[in-house]
Amino acid sequence: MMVENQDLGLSLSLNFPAAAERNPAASLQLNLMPALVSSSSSFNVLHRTPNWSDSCPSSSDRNNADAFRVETRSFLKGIDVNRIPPTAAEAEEEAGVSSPNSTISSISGKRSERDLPVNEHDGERTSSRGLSDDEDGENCRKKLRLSKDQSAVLEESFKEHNTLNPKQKLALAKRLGLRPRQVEVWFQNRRARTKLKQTEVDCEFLKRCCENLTEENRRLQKELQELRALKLSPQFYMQMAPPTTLTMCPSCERVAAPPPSSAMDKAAGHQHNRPHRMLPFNPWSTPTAH
DNA sequence: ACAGTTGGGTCCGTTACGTCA
DNA sequence: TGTGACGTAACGGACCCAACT
Repeated sequence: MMVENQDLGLSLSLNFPAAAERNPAASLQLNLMPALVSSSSSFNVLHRTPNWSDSCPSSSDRNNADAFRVETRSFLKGIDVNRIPPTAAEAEEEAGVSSPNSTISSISGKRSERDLPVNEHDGERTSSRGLSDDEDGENCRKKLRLSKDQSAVLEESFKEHNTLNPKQKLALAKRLGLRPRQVEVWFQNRRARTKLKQTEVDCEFLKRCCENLTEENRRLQKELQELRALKLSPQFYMQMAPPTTLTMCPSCERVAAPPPSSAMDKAAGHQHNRPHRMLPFNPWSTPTAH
């Protein structure tokens, strides 16, 4: 079980989606990530990941991007029915990138990208509305299958970081011959898929926890019955050594702290609403035979 | 300093399309 | 050939946050 989680590099999150979304502190996180998994490569999609290296990608990011460019240039030649040839306007835009909040951001933003009318001066927007579907004047969306190569590049990119800043979105889009919006959507959907998988893993994990707890409960009940039987057996009861550290509260049937020794405790007597000192119990471990 | 506005980002639920058995 | 299931690209809306007024 843990092996699965480790293999997947997952962090287990038990949370209530709405609450966690608004208040990450409200979610219970069991971090099952192996230590070697870096935060940038983790799939912790249940928490909002801040835009990594927002306006200023690290040199390693740039190196990665360059590596990508070299790596992908060759096989992208054969791409794709979905491909739009990069326009001069796009090239200009990319050259003009200065910060996420600059022109690029507004261009890559969903509304500006989707909703603004096609503009002769704006290459991005010109190419952003569908590839051929809008040319015929229809508004119906045509779903375009990404090629294997495109998916592979996107996948690689996602492995490095599951969110994109505008700069990288544009670069990736240009490299793949896609619209930035398409890249953005792909990352959104990819995060959703990752989260879904994580949820399935969580469910499985919780199921097993529940089974373990049920088993443990059954075992404790049985043990309790045995203890009761022993208590009712007089000769054994007489031979029994007095309890050393733990006693059983006869009324609430819980393992309680030893009898009070101080005068104050004696005066207070046994209180049922006081927390009992319970035996240490690890619900995640499999039940062991005694 | 603080409240309101704005723009951009993400997530979520849903729809619609492409593929395959 | 038709069809239902499934995967996933694409969409709209809600919400959050930072920058700006």
